[in-house]
Amino acid sequence: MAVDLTLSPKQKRPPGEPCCEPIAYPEVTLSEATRIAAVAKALADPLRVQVVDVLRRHAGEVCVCELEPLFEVSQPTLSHHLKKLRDAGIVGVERRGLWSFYYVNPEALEILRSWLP
Amino acid sequence: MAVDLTLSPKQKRPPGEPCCEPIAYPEVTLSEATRIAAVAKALADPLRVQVVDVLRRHAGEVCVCELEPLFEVSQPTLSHHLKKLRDAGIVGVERRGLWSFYYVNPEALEILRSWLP
DNA sequence: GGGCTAGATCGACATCCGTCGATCGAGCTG
DNA sequence: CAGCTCGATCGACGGATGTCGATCTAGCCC
Repeated sequence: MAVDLTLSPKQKRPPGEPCCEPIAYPEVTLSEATRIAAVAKALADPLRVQVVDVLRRHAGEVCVCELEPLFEVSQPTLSHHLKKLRDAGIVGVERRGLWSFYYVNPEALEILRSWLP
Repeated sequence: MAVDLTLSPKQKRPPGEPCCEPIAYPEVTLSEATRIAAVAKALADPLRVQVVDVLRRHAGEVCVCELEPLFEVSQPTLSHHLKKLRDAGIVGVERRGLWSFYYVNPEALEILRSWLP
């Protein structure tokens, strides 16, 4: 690659009318957009949406053993989804004895919500 | 598999205290969650978030030729992302002559926003 | 019609994702 | 300590995703 060094301008306009109005730039920076996309990605699965819905409703904390019977997936699969939500900062976990209790981290959802219209 | 036919109950409780409060159910149906997740999935990429940001800011319509110089991806890649947004119903398109003008479909984003806290 | 332009589609490739069974580790109970 | 339970991790598999170059199609202009 790197052969055509004349580097023809990107917004070449045909002789007639210009195609559009003056250029608009995104107001979100790339790093902001990356963070927003990461939160959205964590919500890009129906099961995870429902898990967050349960946790959010149940203001306190919810045990994994309570989540398991709600969804028809294997225990490793549910654990995998919970990890996705954890890694995105959407939920937190607290271990008490044998049980893990999950809760929603509202700040993470706020990142997405505050960007939406 | 299918050996232990006694089928031990799912919420077997150890003799001590129960692990958690009464069971909480999700309030979103599976189909609602699927729709929410589809919208979130379409926003699960920084480039798409920035594209939507530009379109939303520019109240009217934005020509693809105006989007292209804003992002350092090839034209087919940008077109691919626009298709993702189209398929999710987040943006619409209107062709005028050679140019395609894209605009945001606020209703789709509302599906996600109205579910968030 | 011939040549050009904008943008959508195709094909290929590497990577990531959702799912499961199997296994592991921490912690309780007897 | 021995045995059990909860939940996380591992390994494997098929399918989806992001990216690009190449190609195709629709529409403009001479």
